[in-house]
Amino acid sequence: MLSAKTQYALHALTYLGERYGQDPIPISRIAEERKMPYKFLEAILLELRNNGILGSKAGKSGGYYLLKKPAEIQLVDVIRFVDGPIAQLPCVSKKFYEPCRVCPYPEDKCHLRKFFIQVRDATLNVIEGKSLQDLINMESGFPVEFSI
Amino acid sequence: MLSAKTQYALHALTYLGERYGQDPIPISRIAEERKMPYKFLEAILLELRNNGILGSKAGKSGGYYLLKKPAEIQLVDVIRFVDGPIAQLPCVSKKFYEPCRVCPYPEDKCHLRKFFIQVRDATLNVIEGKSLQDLINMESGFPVEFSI
DNA sequence: TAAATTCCTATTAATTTTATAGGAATTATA
DNA sequence: TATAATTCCTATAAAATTAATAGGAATTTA
Repeated sequence: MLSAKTQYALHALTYLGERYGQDPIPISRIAEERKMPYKFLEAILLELRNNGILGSKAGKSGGYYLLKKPAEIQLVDVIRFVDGPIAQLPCVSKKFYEPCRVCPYPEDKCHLRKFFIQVRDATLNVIEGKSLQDLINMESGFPVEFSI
Repeated sequence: MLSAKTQYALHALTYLGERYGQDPIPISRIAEERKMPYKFLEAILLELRNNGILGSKAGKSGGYYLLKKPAEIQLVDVIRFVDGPIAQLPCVSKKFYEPCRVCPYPEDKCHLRKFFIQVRDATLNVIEGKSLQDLINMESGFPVEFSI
């Protein structure tokens, strides 16, 4: 399951994406309108900023904003950054690979590994290539439009 | 990511599946051969037994065994039982549905919900219909054979 | 009756997740 | 230039979940 943190991040990014091009938006506004704990959201947005996903402006009338158009922000990047691996097993992760701590097999003989490679690929097939704009478009119930 | 518990469960079931039809196999043997903490494995197998996935025999020369043929044990059932929901969001789960605790939207308007329904379905397409026997067959690198 | 096992409940330890606190730095504008 | 509104940053705490252990009762075989 996605962590609350990841859900907050995605909701906040959607909020900013729907207002792309406007003045910077303060944390307080997002936190109030989307019912998130202020300080937790602050930490999340700061991380996203320090990772190059968001821009910010300090001081009065400051706030956060998207550095790129919503159509250019890949959901898979956001999810990986906030939540970590897409895969179900470390040994099968493309971006966070490590050997499974509890696996009794040599990696290339492991039945679980082969199985969860398939699961990972199915998941990636849905997620990869989808942008924040795609997510925003989904909200209204329109047919999904892809960003590429 | 799958919990260590789930990985242990799947490895243990595979161990039993590969020995289907033999005498009951004691926890100690599985724990040693598959490098799992004895007491943790004991708790896991007990749960699986109490949920009708495993049978057991107490006392000397007792142990655990599969109640059904490996081809009749659905992986999706095991995973759900040990690990919980397949879905990434509670509001999208088929078997463990609940409203998302942190969601600011009415459910039918939520962009995340629509997106993660697609992810869930892609995952289920791979997992559903796969049996323990399919998992066992994967180990050797043979082409996957489906149980139905 | 002894040995080997499961059965069961309780407890502890470790890790991860979800926050909160508090103040420094920055910026707009009155 | 003072004030208010904001981000920036580090540290800490609280809560929840996961991983594991303890210990003894009950069962079964031989």
